[in-house]
Amino acid sequence: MEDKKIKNMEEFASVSGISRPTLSKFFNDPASVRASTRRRIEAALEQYDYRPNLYAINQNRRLTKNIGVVVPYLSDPFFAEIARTIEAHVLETGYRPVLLGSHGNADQEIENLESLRLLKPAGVLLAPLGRASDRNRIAAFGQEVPTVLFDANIEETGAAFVGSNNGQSIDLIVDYLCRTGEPPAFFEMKEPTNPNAFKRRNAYIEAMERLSLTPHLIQAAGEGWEFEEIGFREGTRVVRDRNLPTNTILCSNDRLAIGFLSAAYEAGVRVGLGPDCTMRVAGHDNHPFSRYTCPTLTTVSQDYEAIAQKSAETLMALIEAQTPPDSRRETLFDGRLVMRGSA
Amino acid sequence: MEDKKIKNMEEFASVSGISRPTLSKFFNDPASVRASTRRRIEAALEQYDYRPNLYAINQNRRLTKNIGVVVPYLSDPFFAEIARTIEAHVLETGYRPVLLGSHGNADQEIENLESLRLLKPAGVLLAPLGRASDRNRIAAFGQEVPTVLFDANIEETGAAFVGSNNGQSIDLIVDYLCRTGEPPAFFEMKEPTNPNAFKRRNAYIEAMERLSLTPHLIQAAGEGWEFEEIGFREGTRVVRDRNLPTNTILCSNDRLAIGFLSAAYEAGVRVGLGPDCTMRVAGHDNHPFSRYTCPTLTTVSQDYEAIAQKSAETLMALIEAQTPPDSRRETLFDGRLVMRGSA
DNA sequence: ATTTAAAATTTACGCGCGTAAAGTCATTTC
DNA sequence: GAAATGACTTTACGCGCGTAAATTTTAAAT
Repeated sequence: MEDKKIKNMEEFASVSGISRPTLSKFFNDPASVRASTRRRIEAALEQYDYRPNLYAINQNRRLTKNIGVVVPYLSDPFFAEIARTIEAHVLETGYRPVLLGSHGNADQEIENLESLRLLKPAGVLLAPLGRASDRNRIAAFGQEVPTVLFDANIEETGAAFVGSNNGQSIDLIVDYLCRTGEPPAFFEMKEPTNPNAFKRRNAYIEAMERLSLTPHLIQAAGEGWEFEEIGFREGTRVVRDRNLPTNTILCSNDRLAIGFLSAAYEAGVRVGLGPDCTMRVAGHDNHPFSRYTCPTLTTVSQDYEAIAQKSAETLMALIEAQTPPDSRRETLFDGRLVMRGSA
Repeated sequence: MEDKKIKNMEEFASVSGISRPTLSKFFNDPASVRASTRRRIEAALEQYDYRPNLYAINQNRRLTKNIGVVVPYLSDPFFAEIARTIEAHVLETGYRPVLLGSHGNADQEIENLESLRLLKPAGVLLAPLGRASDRNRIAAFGQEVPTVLFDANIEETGAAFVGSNNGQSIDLIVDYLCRTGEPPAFFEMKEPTNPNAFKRRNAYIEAMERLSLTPHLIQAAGEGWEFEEIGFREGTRVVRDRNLPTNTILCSNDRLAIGFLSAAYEAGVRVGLGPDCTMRVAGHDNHPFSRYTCPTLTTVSQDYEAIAQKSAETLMALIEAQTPPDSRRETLFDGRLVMRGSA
């Protein structure tokens, strides 16, 4: 087909016999022109290789069809997975997702937002780093660009938040663990980078107290995003010392649990439900790799799909409304218990 | 500082007392103006909040400062890691990386290239899917845009290729395994998606024959990119049937090995070097999670850093030369043996 | 066949910046 | 101090498309 290259819309107008303003309308929304002319244009598009110049288009629009998607760490399969799902939902709505990772770095996070601002995006879906984030600058960005936060909440920032109901999910797993064995100790980082970690800690304590049990926190030192390494290090210590009031460990997230399980294995401690097992370990998130740990990891699944869909949906509504929302809305999705071999 | 918003370069010219063409030169290359005027501009930039409009800039350039980076699967920590490293190198050279994942899908891969073409990138770094890739269209793209392939090679396509020396790395691990125990069988997918898999298979066969040993292939059925799942499924079968001529398994890549190890654990087969172990397993790639398998995975590390740096470097040279290279160059980096607990 | 509303065309301007040409100014060289 | 070189300013055009206004065509409704 593709007979010859067309340089610009003017040229395409002359070869297709359609006026340029009509073509412009067509490319902005094919449904906005009469069905018969639409067919004529589409026929011409099959003959000639033409696509409108992206930069010329966006220069004249106040807002583009770009949607920024920022996650704290692209190498983390959890975020990679959720980014991928969000990407698909954004594409469905006819927008162009621009995916950026913050590499666990607050400066990079701000740079990503700055870089997005130049793209004049219609909106941004942002999963903030959490504690390390420059909250003021993120809030300022949220004032200028329609922004929906997901995964990690920052109060009063952005137009909405979509995430997991950590209270419910921790309740769920604590109840399960208590029902089926000894009550769990809670294994976490001493200074978590992520606000969800704080919520989970508090939810654990409340859940235990509700059951008239004494909460027990195991707090690992360590900075950064090498959670497996931290879980491994602290897990090795815990297993060696053997001074726990319980044989059951609930990890604040699956990546810590993966490291912990590795440590237990190395130390020769059998984890799981079998008769020769001396310890139970559970996680949180249903990390893509939690199916392949040894033993397979019992955990609470976050509803990736729902979070992705709702975030995208909320942002779209925000964009189409063209007006800041009356009030900031927070949506939380319940977790689902995933019973596997480790607890 | 940031007194007031400046609308465009014209306005910034009047408030800063510098002519617009000079400003234009400055923003394209700060070193291209006299040091004294450069200081004046930079001083003005601290007072006024102005950044050139990205779209207007790129509309008038034949090529932009964008560098496309395409990987087959962003959720795979291996590619996430290498993408991240490449991204950093691209940024260093003053270009803007645009990261796209193909989701294991050939159509998506082509769409990514199409989408990049609209961005008028200065060059593209592409890790193709492999067997599934539409080789013709990728080759055609390589004719139009300076393109360097990495990780997976496609003959005659793109201006250069940078990857791992699978021959050397498989030799290395086969030698090691033979030196320290029974010679390995090779565990792989029957119809690999990735050309490296074929190279590794052949390298294994050659290495075995060189040692006057009989190669033994275990080929798992299965499509797609769920390598752990395939490794788990086939691993379960292998362990159950117990009709192997050897107790040592060399997996074509770490993700298969991760699934295999999980299967062995579930089946109660001890893997490793200890006296109670009945099997050895090795992998290839030094996948970020191979440190946390049970037992930890002995593998061959690909030189991520070297591949990333060399790819970026090669592309930059290509871009600056502004002329298609005299001949296509292939660069292969040696692997490094990583001895851990599994073999 | 006539009216009418919707859609397409013609014409024209603007977006913000790259860039070329000619002229002016500052800095270096002898 | 004059000449020469380089840096800057002024002026002006073009990039490809969005979009507004006025006009004409088309298709549907009476």
